[in-house]
Amino acid sequence: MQHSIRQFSKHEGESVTIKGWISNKRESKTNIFLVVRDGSGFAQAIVSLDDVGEEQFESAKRLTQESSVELTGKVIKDERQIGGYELHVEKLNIIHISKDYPISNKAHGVKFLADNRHLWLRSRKQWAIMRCRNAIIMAIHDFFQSRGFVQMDSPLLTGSACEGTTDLFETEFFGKPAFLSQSGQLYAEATAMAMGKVYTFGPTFRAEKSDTPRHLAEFWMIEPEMAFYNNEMNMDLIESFTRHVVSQVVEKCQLELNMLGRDIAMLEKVNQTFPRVTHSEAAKILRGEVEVNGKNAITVQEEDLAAAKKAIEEKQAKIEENEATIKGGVKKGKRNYLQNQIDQLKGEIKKLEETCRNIPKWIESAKNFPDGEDFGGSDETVLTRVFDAPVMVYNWPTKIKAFYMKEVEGDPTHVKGVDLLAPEGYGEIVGGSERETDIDILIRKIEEHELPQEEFEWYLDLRRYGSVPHAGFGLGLERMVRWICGLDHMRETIPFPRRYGRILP
RNA sequence: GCCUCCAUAGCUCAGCUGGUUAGAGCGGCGGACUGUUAAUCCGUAGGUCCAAGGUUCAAGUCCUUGUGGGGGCGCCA
Repeated sequence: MQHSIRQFSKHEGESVTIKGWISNKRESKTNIFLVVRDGSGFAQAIVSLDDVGEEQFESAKRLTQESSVELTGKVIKDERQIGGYELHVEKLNIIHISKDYPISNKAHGVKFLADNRHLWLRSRKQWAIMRCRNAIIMAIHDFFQSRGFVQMDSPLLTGSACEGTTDLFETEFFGKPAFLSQSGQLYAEATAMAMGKVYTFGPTFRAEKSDTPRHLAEFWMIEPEMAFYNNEMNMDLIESFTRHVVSQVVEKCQLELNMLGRDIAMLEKVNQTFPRVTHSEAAKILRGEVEVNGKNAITVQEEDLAAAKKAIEEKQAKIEENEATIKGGVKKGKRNYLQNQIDQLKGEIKKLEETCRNIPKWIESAKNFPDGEDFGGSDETVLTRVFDAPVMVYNWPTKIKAFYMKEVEGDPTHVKGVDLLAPEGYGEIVGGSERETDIDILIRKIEEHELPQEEFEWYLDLRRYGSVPHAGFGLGLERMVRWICGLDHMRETIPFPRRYGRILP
């Protein structure tokens, strides 16, 4: 019977058979250590000459990285191993010998890895990310399903730009122009009026030429929409939703988060009330006019800059020290070791120098942030650095938000929108609002945004027939994955990223 | 679209103010080693230094243009 590595803990001492691939191999005269992966996990398997005999031992020597095998052996507890168990092989059957697998266990550049994405997914880090992504997806469904939400899919092909703001991918629908959907939001409002509480879960397409760590051209968005909800209820839901998803991943993906080196203590900070600030309060915090928990946004950046400069000096000193040691004359092995350390330090310095070039620009942008404008990418980073927990920014300037957002009572210059900004500089992961219910205001807004009203007649019908207060939000799945996994870039958050300049593989 | 950094072996990178025959690690191959954790050690093969033009006695190194890439910003979510 075939078993999975994930289930090893339930089969301690038993003989099991697994099928998988070799992710690494170490050899000595009488033992061969294989790191095997079967999709469910990674485990070390030991092929010992005494256990398998000469013939099988020799064939095990032929195994290369990513060769496929069937292994039968005993599950033994060993605290030193990744999953806590290892396999003492009794029988080995080679399925296929891999030749010249391109991805080694050493560092690679992002271009090379992206070109080899179809193979890169086999690597430990990518495996761990995809497991977390899966857990996040499950937690999202679980959260909504257990609260009576109905999943209602929105169309992927649309006849016009839903919100009229973004660049869309154009395609063709039986001879007529059509677009790939940039949002399911308006359709979710319609289905919420039918089902009460709904959520969409589907792909979304944006044709902007955005080349940043926060953007993909194709990504997955979750858009809950609730009838009889105002923005306060919306914010409460966003908070408990985020807490639920993060907690589920922390609980179910300990091994994976560990492999990613994620600081779980940072994630557990979702177990506190999320700070809520208005857009204009956030602007003051950003400019350093108001402090949060004794932290000044500008000062924090200046400290980061000073720390980076200091780190460069320390690494520089270490390089000089190594160079002096080498010059003094050492054995070859030692010399290479020191030289490699120098090369690594040089790489780290390059990254730090980039940081030193960027932070002053960020500080400049934050200090001069004008009231009533949208935050830039760096502004979000600077702002969230002063908070531990995710922050909700609400009551946004009307002119920078979509036409359907409800105006704040008595203040038409602001709307009841809310963005959730993740901590540690990961930026916006959720954007939501209470929707406008008054048909006259909505028609006026459609005109102001120069949108074709005839295309929105069906949407206006939602206000003609039993218009009710309602609210909802949109979550970018990959942004959530990026934050929870602690990744530098969104390109690692989805199996096959589609972004500006990348359609293969 | 703008700013900035970069392009050297299959991969990751050194190569200073131009100067004989361009280096290391990983990976490959051969060998050593009784449990290794990106194992280690010894040996070995592997290069049109992104392209085109220019400066110079001499260019991987300097200049111009192009192409490709990283980081930041913008657009945007």
